[in-house]
Amino acid sequence: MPQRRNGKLRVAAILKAGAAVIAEKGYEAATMAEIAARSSTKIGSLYRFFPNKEILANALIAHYHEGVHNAFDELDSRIHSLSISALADFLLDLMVDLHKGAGPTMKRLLEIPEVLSVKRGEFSRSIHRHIVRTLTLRSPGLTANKAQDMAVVILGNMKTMAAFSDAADQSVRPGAIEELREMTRIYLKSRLKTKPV
Amino acid sequence: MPQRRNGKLRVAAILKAGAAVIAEKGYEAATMAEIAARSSTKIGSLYRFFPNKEILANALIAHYHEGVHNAFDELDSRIHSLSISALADFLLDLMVDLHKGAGPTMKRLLEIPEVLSVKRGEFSRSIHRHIVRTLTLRSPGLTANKAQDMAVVILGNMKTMAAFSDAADQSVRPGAIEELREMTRIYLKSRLKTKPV
Amino acid sequence: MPQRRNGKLRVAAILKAGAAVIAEKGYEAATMAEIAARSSTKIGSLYRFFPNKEILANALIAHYHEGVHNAFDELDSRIHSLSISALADFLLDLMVDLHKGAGPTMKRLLEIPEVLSVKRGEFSRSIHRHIVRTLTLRSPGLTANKAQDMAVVILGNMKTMAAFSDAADQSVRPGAIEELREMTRIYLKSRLKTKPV
Amino acid sequence: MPQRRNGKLRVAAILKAGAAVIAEKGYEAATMAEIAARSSTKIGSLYRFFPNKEILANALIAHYHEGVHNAFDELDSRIHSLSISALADFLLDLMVDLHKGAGPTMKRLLEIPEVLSVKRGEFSRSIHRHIVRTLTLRSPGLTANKAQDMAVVILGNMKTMAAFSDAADQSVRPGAIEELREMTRIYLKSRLKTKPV
DNA sequence: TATGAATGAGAATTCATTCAT
DNA sequence: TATGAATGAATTCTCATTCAT
Repeated sequence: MPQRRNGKLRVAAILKAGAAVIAEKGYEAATMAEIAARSSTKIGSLYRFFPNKEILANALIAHYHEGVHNAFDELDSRIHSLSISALADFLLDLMVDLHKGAGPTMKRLLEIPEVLSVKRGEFSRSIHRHIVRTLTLRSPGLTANKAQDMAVVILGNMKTMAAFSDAADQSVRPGAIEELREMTRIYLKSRLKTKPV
Repeated sequence: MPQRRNGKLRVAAILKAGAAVIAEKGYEAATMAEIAARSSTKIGSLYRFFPNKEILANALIAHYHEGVHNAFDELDSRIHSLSISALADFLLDLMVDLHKGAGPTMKRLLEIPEVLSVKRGEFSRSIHRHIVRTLTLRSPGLTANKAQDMAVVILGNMKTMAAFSDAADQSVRPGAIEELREMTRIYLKSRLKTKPV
Repeated sequence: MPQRRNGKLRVAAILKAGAAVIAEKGYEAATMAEIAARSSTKIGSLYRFFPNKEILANALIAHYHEGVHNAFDELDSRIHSLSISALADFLLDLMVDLHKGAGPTMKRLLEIPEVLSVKRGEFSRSIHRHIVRTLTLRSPGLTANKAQDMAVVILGNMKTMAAFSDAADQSVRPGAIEELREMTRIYLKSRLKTKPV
Repeated sequence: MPQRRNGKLRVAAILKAGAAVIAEKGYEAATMAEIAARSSTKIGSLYRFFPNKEILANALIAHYHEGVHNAFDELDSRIHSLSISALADFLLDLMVDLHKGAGPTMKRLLEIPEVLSVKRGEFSRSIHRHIVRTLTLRSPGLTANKAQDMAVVILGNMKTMAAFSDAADQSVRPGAIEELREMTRIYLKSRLKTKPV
């Protein structure tokens, strides 16, 4: 909505602050006042750009959504040149990369009871669809059902990886991350027989 | 704390209502007033037994904690008679069973920002420790580090399974659950060579 | 009201605990529950002896009242053998002694807005009457009005001394206490010409 | 904090109402709701300017603090032209004047258990420091210790005078006030020999 | 009689959102 | 347009007091 350079910077600052506050306290506990303060925005102005808290959350989700989209597009463009192991790694790393920029914000956002907003559930579904497409691209022989089911499991692994990336959870040692990668590789290998040409 | 029959019934009712409300709305959005109403308890009485919301949450966690303890004790007592596949299934089922009794309450509880209460983090750590013990019992040859890392991954799978059990998430079809089981079996087999006699 | 030894001990314990809690937190902030706990009394029993908080406060006041009565009775019996300085000292010490047993409880009790209980104001008035009587005994020539006014001032000094006795207020060095004594002596000397025979 | 005229008026009204309510009922018994009502402020607005009850109390204290500061500055500027009697009167009147504007609010405020807020103790200490400075200005020959001790006693008298000013305490007749003045004069004369030139 | 439990009116405080200047 | 102020429903938590067993 903002058209001048100033407005765009403001929106970016608000989004960043919103992500930070929600990451720290969760959606419920995050207050519009704090988001305003952290982005050096006056509360009145914040509401000019984001008429309510949910719209702000949705904007955040859309923002990550876009990042995920782009990452999958890139993945799909290179799908035939990747080994299965590399594919597994790419998927898990995608989540880690997302977290580097987003912190645990997305995770918090995904925790909000579905009731609050249909939009949120769509995020998981969207990633799921992407995985299905990627798997099918890679192994055209997969049945639709099989691809769906596998995608659910892979999405689960991606979320687990995301959880590992939480700085707060320092109990997770590098070895565990490697084990998760390895499990995903083994799993994919057992399911995707066809090799890229 | 309750000493008379009446008080014990009350506490049980509160715990049950608390689990239900938190499951539905999440910890933050759950209100003490609603928990009181659903357990036909006056707000003052609720606070007599649970001086604040966090203590109630902790009591709930402790409650599940106990269930987990018992389940693992049973598992360990039968560990040498189980195949690796059966072990994998047991672990994932454990989470599903827990959810049958607990609903998604525990998941919601685990979503609360760590900062709010050390207790919560302990829950995950406790399950982790149990898995490590179980793995080591089953394959005494495992190094401590390896067992730790594996346990983290298995815990991740258990949480994923728990997420699947959420009634809300109806997108998860039986096939996906079976895939998750299978991935866990494959993974464990690749790691635990030794077979039970 | 208690007739058996047990009951008397209980009442004494409650009174002691009540004095302590009120001293620490003030009348408003003192809770019956804490008073019960500190005196190892069950809340139900506490209310058996003291049907409400105000009655407990009044009992405390009456208790100190009695101490003051006795102290003045002793003072009056020796009034003719005391120098003016000794009289001044006796009055101020009386307050300190009271504080040794009572801590700042009485002070807190006297702080309660008059509205809450007429009883409280009576305490000050009672001491005031005692001082008037003592002064008149010592100097029969004093007019009633003069004695009344002087007593008010002396009572003020006694209260100041009581404030000094508060352990919390450690900023009050011995020198200040001596100054207060001296001021009171000088004042009394300037007012009570007649010497005891 | 208020920046617009409207906000400043509001804050002033809140402070006034707060002083009145606290004066009437004491700090503990004063409710934010009543303060809001009396200042025709909605509770949310009250909390916008004073995030909690203690901050409001502190603001009140700071307000009186300032009045005391100014009064002492004026006193000190005239110190060499005042007789000892006039000095004594000035100090006691200062308290009465303060009470005219403040009602017994300050007294109530000073009654709050020290623990609740360090700020409160500072008020007494600040007046004490002022008195020390004034005494030393008047009689440069006083040792630091002597001045400190005398100031404590004078502060006690000032507080007593403040107590007399309480409308509630109607038992205090004019004669008593005069006695208190006289005692203070006699005391100061006995301590401050040097006369102003 | 002793005592654990029940009660519920209030109190403090929060926050998303709207408005007036 | 920018922003400080207003709003008020909702929430957590407290406590004196009463009862039932």
